[in-house]
Amino acid sequence: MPELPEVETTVRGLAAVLQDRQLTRVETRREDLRRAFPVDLRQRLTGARVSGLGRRAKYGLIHTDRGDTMVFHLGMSGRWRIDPRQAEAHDHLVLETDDGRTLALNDPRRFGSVDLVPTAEMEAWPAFAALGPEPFDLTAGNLAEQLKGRSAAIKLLLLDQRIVAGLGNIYVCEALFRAGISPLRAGGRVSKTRLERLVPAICAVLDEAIAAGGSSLRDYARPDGELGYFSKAFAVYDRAGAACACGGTVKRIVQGGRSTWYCPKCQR
DNA sequence: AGATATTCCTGGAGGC
DNA sequence: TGCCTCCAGGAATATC
Repeated sequence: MPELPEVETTVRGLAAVLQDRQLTRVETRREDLRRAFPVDLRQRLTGARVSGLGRRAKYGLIHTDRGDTMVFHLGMSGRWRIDPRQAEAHDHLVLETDDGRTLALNDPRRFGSVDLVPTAEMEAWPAFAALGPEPFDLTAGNLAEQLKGRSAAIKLLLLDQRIVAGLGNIYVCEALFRAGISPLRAGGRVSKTRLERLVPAICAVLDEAIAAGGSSLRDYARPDGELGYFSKAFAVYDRAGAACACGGTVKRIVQGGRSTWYCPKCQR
């Protein structure tokens, strides 16, 4: 499922094809994903040149020389296919470049989104204005401030994009494991010492996942079709019953209706 | 206000 | 083998 490392991997793959290229053809195979595409999406993108790419939280950014940024979210099953041999079911948006490359945004579950935002006003765009800091900009002090007085479980708070932006279920589970923090602990009751372990643990797990090309679960593949292999490095995610290095056993619980995996022995 | 539940959607897995 | 149910998950929305 695309979280920050998968989006980062995707954007890097797209940049290799799109940077400085003109979009010569923009085809929409339907008019919406999670919500409607901008009505003038094709008109505003066709003929535009890609001036840069980027990422904010789990959103991918494609900037154009017309002052627009195409903001895409991969939801849970979205991926970009580069130079597909043939059209596939769920290819919802297809871009062609002036040097003959093709990109298809494929998203079976259609939880993703595509928006066009004026680049200059991007920070004020509602979905972005509400986001917390990027994990790499997070400090233990800032996190402590956000968590102060909160009684909700730390696991759920780390999934809240307003507190820190870009984490999903996989990397929250893995980061809490690395920091030795119980996912059940109330956010406001995680000690400063542990927060000072948690922030580097988050960054490390994300860095390692990006270096590995993301995690390949059922839905995720890199734009070039290669599979990320970080999933082989999971310590706890989807590993109920596995032995932990501490001698404990990985346990699966449900929090906020979603699975959490952790080691009750070494995560406190 | 803060916490929790529900909704969107498809495909894969597992049970029988 | 086929049919059924369950489950995965991001983020907006609704409901306590």
